[in-house]
Amino acid sequence: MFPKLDPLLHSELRLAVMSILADVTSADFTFLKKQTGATSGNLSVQIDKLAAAGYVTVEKGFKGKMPCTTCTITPVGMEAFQGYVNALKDYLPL
Amino acid sequence: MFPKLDPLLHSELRLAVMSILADVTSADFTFLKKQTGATSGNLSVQIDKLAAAGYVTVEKGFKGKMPCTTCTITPVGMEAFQGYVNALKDYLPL
DNA sequence: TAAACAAGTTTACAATATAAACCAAATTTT
DNA sequence: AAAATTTGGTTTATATTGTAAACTTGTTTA
Repeated sequence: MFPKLDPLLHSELRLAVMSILADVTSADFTFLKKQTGATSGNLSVQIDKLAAAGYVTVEKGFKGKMPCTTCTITPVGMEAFQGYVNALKDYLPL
Repeated sequence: MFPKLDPLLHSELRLAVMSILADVTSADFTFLKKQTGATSGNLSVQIDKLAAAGYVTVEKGFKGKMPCTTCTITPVGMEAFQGYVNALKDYLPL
């Protein structure tokens, strides 16, 4: 009836991040920060969690001389996101 | 871009409860418990929160000799639920 | 070169979700 | 009719989260 919602995705900020990445595949930290309006700290923590779950990969490099962290959604992450969306449908009148 | 999600509704159990009530308007505790699969304790707490927010009203009566707690969604609750559903649409590819 | 800014990370705290323990009354079993 | 079990919850305790504030490292600007 009400399927369990993946707790990793059932979080406003993580869901926003995954929603962006499901769309564009890859985005860097500052882009995600701007789009979500999150604080750096919060974003950093939530990305770590997504990375720990294997939902995204994180690559640290430089854009010019500035550090630049790029996040990319993984196939596992994609699947999890789609699973979450499907599960939600049982909760909502869509 | 990503609207704030009502934290009261962004909770698996509360959302399930509201989803049921949005559908049937009124339901008693045991029905909600069966449908959601929640423990009594958890359900009790979450209903209290929804009631405190004015999203549901709670009426305690008896069905025969047994106590029976009935929850009813309020217009405010209905609106909040619909608002949440709409907000979510910006997070999901639907 | 000092001040301000960029890009994050770490840490600390407050709020949440959840289950476990508990309670009172009704029902069933022995 | 006592004892045990079930029903219908509530309260309390704990573990997890989400979030912001403070900090770090390096860069640009005045």
